[in-house]
Amino acid sequence: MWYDVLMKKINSNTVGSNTYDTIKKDIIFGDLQPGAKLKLETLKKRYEASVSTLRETLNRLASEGFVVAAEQRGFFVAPISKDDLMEIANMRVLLESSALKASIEQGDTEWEAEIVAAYHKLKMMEERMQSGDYSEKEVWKRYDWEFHQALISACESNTLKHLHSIIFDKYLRYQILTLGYRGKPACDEHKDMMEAALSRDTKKALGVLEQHVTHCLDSLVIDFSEQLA
Amino acid sequence: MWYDVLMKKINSNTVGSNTYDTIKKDIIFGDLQPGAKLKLETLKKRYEASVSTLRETLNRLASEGFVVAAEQRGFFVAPISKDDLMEIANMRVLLESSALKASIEQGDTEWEAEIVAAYHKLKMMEERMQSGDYSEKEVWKRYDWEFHQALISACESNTLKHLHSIIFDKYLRYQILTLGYRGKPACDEHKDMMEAALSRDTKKALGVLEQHVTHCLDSLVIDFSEQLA
DNA sequence: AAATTAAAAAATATATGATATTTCTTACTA
DNA sequence: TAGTAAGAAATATCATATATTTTTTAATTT
Repeated sequence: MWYDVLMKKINSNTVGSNTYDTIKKDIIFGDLQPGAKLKLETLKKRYEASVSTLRETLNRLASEGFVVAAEQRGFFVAPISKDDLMEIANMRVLLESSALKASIEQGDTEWEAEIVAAYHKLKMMEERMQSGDYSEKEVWKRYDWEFHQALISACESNTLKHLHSIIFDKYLRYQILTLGYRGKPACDEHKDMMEAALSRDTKKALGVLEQHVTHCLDSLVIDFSEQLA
Repeated sequence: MWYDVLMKKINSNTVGSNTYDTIKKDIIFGDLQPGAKLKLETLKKRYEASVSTLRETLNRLASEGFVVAAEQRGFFVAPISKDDLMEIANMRVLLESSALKASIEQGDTEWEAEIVAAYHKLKMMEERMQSGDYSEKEVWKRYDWEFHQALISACESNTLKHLHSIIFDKYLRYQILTLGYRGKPACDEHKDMMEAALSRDTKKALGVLEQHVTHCLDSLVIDFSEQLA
């Protein structure tokens, strides 16, 4: 039937991959608190999956560092700390810079178009945020992710893109947890980054990227310290 | 009793972590061929673990990229390819350079001593290899790993060290698969790297490291092409 | 003979219940 | 207050059972 493909896609979403996606999302978006104990029985009810499936999921997430597996003592949501945040930020700069450089060198017109499109969506959302409408924070974050994604999409290393995506998500968790929105500066940086990328100015693009993350990190760290106080 | 600690350690090795270690080792050392189907029933006999435990293990390994999980079709040993090898090599340079730089900046005398010790062991083994004795390839590889490990051990980022260790293992798999030993040049590079690190010559150390990996990559790629021919 | 299709067999994904151990609580004792 | 012993809770592991999916084999059609 005409919707075969669609059905296929829906069916192929196994219970396992669903719980994986959901739990990961819940960790990133703070619905599961940092450090929280992940008791199998509790998760079973919450995510409607069996212990076997849950354990597989938790093992995957532990491998990626969103969950900590304590031998014989079960699973916990990965804790947060200032040190970890800084490590993650540095790692993001390292990976994203490398990917961006490769991307700028190899990107074609299609790549440019993707960036422009992603930037447009992000900009719309950022303008909404600046006018005080914080209602769609999740969508904003998705557009932010898609924009950075687009910038490095012409990088040919899957290894690099994969590691970057994990680190990006970890960084995202800190951003969500501290709720901060940097407003116009961040928006300007996005614009500068796009323009530098499109004009193939690698040096400038990398500079702005580093600045972008560093600035963001600063405000995160401040929020973070306040939270602990 | 005096061996309490030892017992503790043995006991704490759960079935899960054992099968994880063993399967990972078997993949890296080529006892499980690239691309091979990992059938649960077969693995059950080979590793003496239940399906649940095995699936947890395979999910972890899939997360790290040593195994590929094909939805509804089971697990396979990660395939190898020239492209992948090059990606891994580049990633190793990226991560190890960054870690080495940090390490050189922060390492203390203890760190220096570790390097000297690790180098000594590696050198002994390399001399044996050069005189034609290839019998202890595994030990040699462990010493190589420990040496590079020692060099970056003063880097404070756990995130970085963790990612590096995974990439290093993947690179190691290619080295083992192609069986190559580069002899004196590689040995000299190790020496240069140590000396540069001890004299805190970051620039030189990074240069040698990059050269070291690049040279190794070249010989791997050649072997690799021959294998496919 | 090549391509389809149908039926049968194998393997996976998921769930459940059982057991041995380990960890965590709680109440008791010194 | 510290230490500990009994009991409860939770984990790690395994064996089994079922529904789906994939793969293989056999049969049929073009």
